[in-house]
Amino acid sequence: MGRAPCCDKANVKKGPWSPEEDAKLKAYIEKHGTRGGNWIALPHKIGLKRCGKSCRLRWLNYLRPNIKHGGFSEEEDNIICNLYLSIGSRWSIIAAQLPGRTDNDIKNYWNTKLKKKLLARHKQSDINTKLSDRNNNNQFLQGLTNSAMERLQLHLQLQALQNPIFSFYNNPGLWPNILPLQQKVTIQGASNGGTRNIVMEPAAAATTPLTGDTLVDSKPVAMGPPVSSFRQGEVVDEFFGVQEGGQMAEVDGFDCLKDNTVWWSNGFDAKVGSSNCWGPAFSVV
DNA sequence: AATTGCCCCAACCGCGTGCGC
DNA sequence: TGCGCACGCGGTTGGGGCAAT
Repeated sequence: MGRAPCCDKANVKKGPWSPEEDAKLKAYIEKHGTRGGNWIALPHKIGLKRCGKSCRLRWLNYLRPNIKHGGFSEEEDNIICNLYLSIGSRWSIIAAQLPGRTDNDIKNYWNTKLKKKLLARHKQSDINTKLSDRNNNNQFLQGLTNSAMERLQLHLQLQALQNPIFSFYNNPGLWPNILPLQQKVTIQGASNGGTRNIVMEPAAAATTPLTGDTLVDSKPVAMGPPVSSFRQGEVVDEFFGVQEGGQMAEVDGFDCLKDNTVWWSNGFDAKVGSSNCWGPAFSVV
């Protein structure tokens, strides 16, 4: 049994709004405001045969003052891209950083134009080749979901465009061989609810930092293990957040956004089981 | 000129969350 | 504390417009 409808579906108009409907709604809200109001009751008050939710959406996305439509600037593009790659499709949060833009507008813009624009900017084949090569013998990359892979590709491309240090990712010659990842990870104290340690057996020139480690050389030297090798439901935030030249930080996507000194975040959900993700290992002294 | 297919975007739908009772 | 209601959000849909055939 589904949820009860928010309005009488049989008696509400659907589809595009007429200028008359817009005028009624605008006039009412400009006079009475929206605070403390009741969107469900509003259409009845002003004689509109519309669902309250539809009224709210129409006001927020089209009628309210200072709304901008189309004509996204390069700066706005960059903000959207960076936020999307860091926090994903949290459109309302992204919209909050762009005055005059609505979440719906940004969502549509991303899905129809910006994503393609971004992919076209860098030769897609370059990235695909690298990932394909690694896929041939990398079980962890094979385990990525399509959306995670998409975000990964965008992440690599954008970072390469904006931050020279990420040219590392575009130069496979710098990448070390990836050992069988499952063998590199052990977990201690995972089941007692207390502090958990993630231990990486030392690779040739790299190890994985732990919370509290001091990062001396901030150049990434190896990719980290697949999160899918951890236990279902475990949070592995601490594995992914690194502050340049500082202490390992327990961070998530939001923290990374707030603090630009964090120059890598996983970009994916850190909850094991909700999605696959990866992180880099770093040279730690 | 007619048809088809694709793109774009406004609007809808359903779920999660928070708040008041 | 639990329940119901309204709000807000993100995913999805559908129709109008336009380009290609």
